[in-house]
Amino acid sequence: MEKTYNPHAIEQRWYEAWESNGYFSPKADSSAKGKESYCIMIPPPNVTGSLHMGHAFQDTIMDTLTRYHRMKGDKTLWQPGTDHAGIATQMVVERIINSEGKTRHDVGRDAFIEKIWDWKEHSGNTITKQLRRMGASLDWQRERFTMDDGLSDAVKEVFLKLHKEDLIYRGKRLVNWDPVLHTAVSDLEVLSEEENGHFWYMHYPLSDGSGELIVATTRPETMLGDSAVAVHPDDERFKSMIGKTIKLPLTNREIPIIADDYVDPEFGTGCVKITPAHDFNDYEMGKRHDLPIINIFTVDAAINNDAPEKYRGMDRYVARKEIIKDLESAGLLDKIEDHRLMVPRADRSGAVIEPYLTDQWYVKIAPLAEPAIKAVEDGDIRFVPDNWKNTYYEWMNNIEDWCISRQIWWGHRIPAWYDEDGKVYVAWDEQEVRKKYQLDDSIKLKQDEDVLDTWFSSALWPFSTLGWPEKTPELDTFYPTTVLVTGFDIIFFWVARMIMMGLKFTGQVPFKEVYIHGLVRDSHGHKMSKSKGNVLDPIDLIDGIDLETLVEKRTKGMMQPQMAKKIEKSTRKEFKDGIPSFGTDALRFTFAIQATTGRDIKFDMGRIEGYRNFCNKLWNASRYVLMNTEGHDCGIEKNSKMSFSLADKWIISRLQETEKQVIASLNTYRLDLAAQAIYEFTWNEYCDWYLELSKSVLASKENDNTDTLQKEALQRGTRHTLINVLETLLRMTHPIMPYITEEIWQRVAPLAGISQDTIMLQAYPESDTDKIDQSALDEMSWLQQFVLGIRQIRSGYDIKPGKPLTVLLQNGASLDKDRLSRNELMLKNLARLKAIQWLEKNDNVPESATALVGEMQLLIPMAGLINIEEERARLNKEIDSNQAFIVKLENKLANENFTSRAPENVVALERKKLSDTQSILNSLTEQLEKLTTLYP
RNA sequence: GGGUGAUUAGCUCAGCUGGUCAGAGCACCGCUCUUACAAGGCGGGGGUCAUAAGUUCAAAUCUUAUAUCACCCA
Repeated sequence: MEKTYNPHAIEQRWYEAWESNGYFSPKADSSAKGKESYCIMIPPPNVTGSLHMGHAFQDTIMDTLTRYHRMKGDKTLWQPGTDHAGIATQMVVERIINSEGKTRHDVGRDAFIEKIWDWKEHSGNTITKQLRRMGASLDWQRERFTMDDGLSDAVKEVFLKLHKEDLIYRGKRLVNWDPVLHTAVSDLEVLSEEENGHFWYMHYPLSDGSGELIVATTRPETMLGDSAVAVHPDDERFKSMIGKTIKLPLTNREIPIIADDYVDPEFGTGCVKITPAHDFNDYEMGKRHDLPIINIFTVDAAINNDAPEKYRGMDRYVARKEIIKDLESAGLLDKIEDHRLMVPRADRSGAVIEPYLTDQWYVKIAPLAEPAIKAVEDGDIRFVPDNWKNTYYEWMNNIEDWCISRQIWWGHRIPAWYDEDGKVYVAWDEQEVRKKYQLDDSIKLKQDEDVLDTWFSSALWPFSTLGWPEKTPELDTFYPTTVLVTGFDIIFFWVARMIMMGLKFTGQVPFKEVYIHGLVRDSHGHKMSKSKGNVLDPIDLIDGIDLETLVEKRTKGMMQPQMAKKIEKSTRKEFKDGIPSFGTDALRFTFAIQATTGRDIKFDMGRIEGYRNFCNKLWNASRYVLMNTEGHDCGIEKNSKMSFSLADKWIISRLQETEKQVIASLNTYRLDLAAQAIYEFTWNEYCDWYLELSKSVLASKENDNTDTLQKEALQRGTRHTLINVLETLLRMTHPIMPYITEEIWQRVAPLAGISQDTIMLQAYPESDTDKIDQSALDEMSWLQQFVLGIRQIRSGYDIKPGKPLTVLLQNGASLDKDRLSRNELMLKNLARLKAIQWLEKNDNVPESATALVGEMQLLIPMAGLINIEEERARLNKEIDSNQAFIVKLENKLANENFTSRAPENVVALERKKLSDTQSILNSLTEQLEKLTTLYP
């Protein structure tokens, strides 16, 4: 083995081997019969996308769960695929066409869609390649795409059925309109951020000339579409004006003054202009008061022909300026204030979203939501952590109908046709329409131009990928799926819709559990975003990247180029030497150990570096084990005699306890605790203690007097334990760190008598309580205290670590004596002792530094080296702190309330603490007295 | 305005079915290139668990306020 762990040398190779051998597919053979099925659907990433930290985190979780269950022997499927990401994909290809000097309209709809498929064929698999880099054990043979024939059929089937039941309808509503892309977009595609703006205060004169109201607005141009002015019903200032009318400036219209609770009298002037066609709140108020809805914009967000002639054709911002100017010259502008406001922008085009009144297709949600709520209430679906169900209920109880149509080309075309009178017919295809509605060929039919929201097909993902509406064996085996792993940010958009659709069309929940994980943020807790320039690419963490490339990557193609300087500066500061290569396993371990129940995880470079070191530790420990076992008898042979040392029994006991904890943690989605347990066992127990102790056994010394046969049996036992604990540890760790464990396991397994092709398909370790040896655990803890005591003295008195010492023991019980005789060699090696000698109670004690193991005193005589005053001070300090502790305990035990009310075992524990502390105190006092006798 | 969550060592976080719970990693300070590993070894310092009141024999852990922050919804 190489001296240093090098992830590059191993990762790609193993992934290719796993994939080409079909290890990712669920076992269909008879050995899997009767096994539990385990299935996770990947949240389909955007086909145009590339892997970001959120994916990498999520995929680590899913792969860990998948590998764990596969090793447990479950029939396990992790279903891969991508979604067609309507707008995003269309824009990618449109940009290519634009660069050739054409628009998609020049190309034409059918040819354009051809081009998208071409693009997908050649460039659309970036993210699936990156998933492979992550080690994700997805069953690629089953990869699906939301635009595949089968999935498209499922979409159409669902649409038709919902339509037939009147759960899909066409309606005119306000939607989020992208005036650049000319389509409705979902809330998820709208990013609201605070921007600088103004408050314009405008005079609105009463029609009867008796006065005026002043309204404040952030969007003065929408005044052309005002239908009313609203005040709070209890607002004394305006009470008398309710019911009167306003003469709306710049137009010839009269609008009423209405009263509505929604108005906040404290905000602005307490008078609000109401523009139902261009504001979501105003729209609602308009409905309450039956106000006319006056649309003043075109699809480009320019002023339309329903507005006063002067402003027609002007862009919304040009019109704004013009209107301000006109109001001002009419003396109707009161004042302008600076104001910070939330501006909604389309995340794809960057355009300011316009609430816009259009004809769209909707899904009626209420009837679907009801069973979906009940499924969670009844426990058919469980959220992890549990409290997310509150968020779910909150949203589901306030849910609104779902706008599913989009005015773009790429997506599932809506199966609706119109005749020349605009009458709509819905069926599978045009032929079906004619048949169903008995329309002969003389009637011209035109298909709806719109496509369906990508989320519509994503909502069917858990069952459409398994073959629905066909009754497939896969559907039968894997549906309902086991768990959905996702971030909380899309509970509403995706999770809820999958539940609704799943229940509606399969009669079953789509998954039994929903594991909600946190969001990955940068080390300062900020959301990672391209515009902030704080994005980390998981692949860069795996492979490493030099500073210049990183700077270039972060500052290229920015929407706000002025930010580039700032980003460059902070990047150069944070990553002085770029990013070193950490490897996939270190990255995965970092994610796993941070997968707590919290809401966000801050990605800190120190952490991943630490876990890369952990990989190196595991690597080198394995190197040591192999060096000492390869070519030796490790006890595989049936008749070879083995005996086991204290260390062997101890590490095997600790292994059982660790396995128990890891399994319990994985079963409850606490990957952090599982990873933590693995880390601590590996480093603090296996490496720091067990490997060190094994050296005592394996280093054969000619002059020791144990007989050869016994020594060989002991060495065989140690080699056996070394190799078997490591082999088990590798299997236990494999779900989190697949590559390094596979690489090492290949070397280790044969020595443990295992001849198999891959660790991936080995059984996951199981804890065996019969192998826990309590007396070994106790004795080992005694040994550790012994060693620690010596080390503390060395360090405290600046004695070189390598200098051999003599230790004297006093006041030991017979148990101490037995333990010493059993472990003398190990103690000598670990603590670097040349001799250990018992003193009688009354023997004279030379000047010494001291430590305690229980009541036994360790004394290191240090003629001439020790500073008496230092030791005296140290003892006094110890005595003081123990005395203080005793007082505390005595007070507690003297309190009758405590002794009578606290459970017996708690009281007993406190009593034991007291007596232990008292004997420690006695020892310390004794030592101090001796010192004082020797050096008064 | 409504909701959810957070506040524990310099930093990032565990611990929160009340009683060995005051912990880990990183950072820091000593000593050490010892025959698996300097991406290492050994030892050490450091927190009145945001604040206040309450429940209890006992509170980081439960209750209620307050403060600060974050996210979601309107």
